[in-house]
Amino acid sequence: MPKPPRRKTPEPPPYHHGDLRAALIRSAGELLRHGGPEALTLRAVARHAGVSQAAPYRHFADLRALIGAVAEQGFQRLGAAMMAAMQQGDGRKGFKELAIAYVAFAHRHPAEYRIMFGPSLASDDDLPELRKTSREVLTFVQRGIEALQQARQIGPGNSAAMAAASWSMLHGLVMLSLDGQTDNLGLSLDELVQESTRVVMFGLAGGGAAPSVKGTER
Amino acid sequence: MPKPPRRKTPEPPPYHHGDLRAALIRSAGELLRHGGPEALTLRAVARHAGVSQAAPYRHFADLRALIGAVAEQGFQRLGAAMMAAMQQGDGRKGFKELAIAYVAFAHRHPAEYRIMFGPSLASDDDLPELRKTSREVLTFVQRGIEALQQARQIGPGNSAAMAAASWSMLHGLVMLSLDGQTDNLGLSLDELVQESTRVVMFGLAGGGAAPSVKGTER
DNA sequence: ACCTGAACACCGTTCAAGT
DNA sequence: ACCTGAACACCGTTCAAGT
Repeated sequence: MPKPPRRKTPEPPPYHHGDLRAALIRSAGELLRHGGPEALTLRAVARHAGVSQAAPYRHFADLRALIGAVAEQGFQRLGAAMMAAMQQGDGRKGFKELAIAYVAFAHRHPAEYRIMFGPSLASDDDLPELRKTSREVLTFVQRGIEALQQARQIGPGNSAAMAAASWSMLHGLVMLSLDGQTDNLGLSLDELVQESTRVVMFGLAGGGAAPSVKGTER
Repeated sequence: MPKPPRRKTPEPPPYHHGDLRAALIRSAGELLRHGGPEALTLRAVARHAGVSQAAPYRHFADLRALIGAVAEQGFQRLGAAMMAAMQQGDGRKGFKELAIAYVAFAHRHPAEYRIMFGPSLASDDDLPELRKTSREVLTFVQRGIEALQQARQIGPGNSAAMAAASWSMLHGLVMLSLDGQTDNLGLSLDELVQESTRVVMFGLAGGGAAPSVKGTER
């Protein structure tokens, strides 16, 4: 096989093998898609990529680090989908599209979504990249809130608290529907998304987030 | 050791061993509490209960069935906590207490809560008991909604859809907070619960769930 | 600088065999 | 009727050794 012309590349060049790290992440994604979260094992990923079981340890400290990389990619894609959706309209319309896009992403990539919020990554203090990327999701929601505030479609108030409530609604709806907990209710997923979005937007409009709150006896 | 006096018992008598099934569920709960969801393995449970690794298979078809039994117990306890909370007040007060109790339960038993909604039980079509018990959670929320409607604190509307939205909010908030996604926001969990409950109650009051909805282009 | 082979300590699950 | 011991096919992870 002919060697490719080797020009001086400014980017860090691929590994001798041909960027095994990226190949492993790709393999992980495929296993996830076809076999769900349980199928994502380090040995299976190595097999799928055609390397020995020990090879991944050159690129990832352990299984959790690989899962973290997959999740990070997922958060990036989710963020991109949210951003694109928000740009489809102003204020209320943008917020609604954001919600629809969020739920659609999760239902299009259920295993990936589960990994992103799975117990193995529950405390990601040791994966700062992932933590930063996942935090951007909240930022996107917060932007949607602030757009609503600027359009005077909801009142002023703590936009971070409002964003947390909105994200909770979306994440909860996604999880419960993926778990089948909303089946047999006589309601389609679309209807549930609409109702949830309606509740959140009306709820945000009424009152206003209290900046300081008396503790609810825990 | 003296044999206990063996009187005729009307209930189905414990197993020869002394109700290993219950002992296994108890052991599973303890492993969960001390080691999290990852620690819940069939072999570890057997060891903890002092039986051979194969013994659990006399009582559970597989690991999933044991997890299902643990989850079922969790849903029962959660349901009881929700019911008790609702009785602490009418309408709005009851609903608020319900929300507080829900989040408190999850944060008091984080590993158990995760198991209840974990991927291994995601489709529980084959565990009808669990499915029924978990469905009761939605029913409790729905009762809270209907109490609000009867007290005219929210308008009429599809109470199932409203319950699904409320549960989504609670479940989402629990999951995100357990995952640490609401840390460093300058907001305590109590504040987030208050804000979320406020949003939901205001949101339910405004408008009304449409019984039939045009599809949101999926 | 990157990868392999072999090993260790774990899993879930099955099955003959024990009492 | 209930439990054990041994086995099989998997795991994650480590480490000397190869190129």
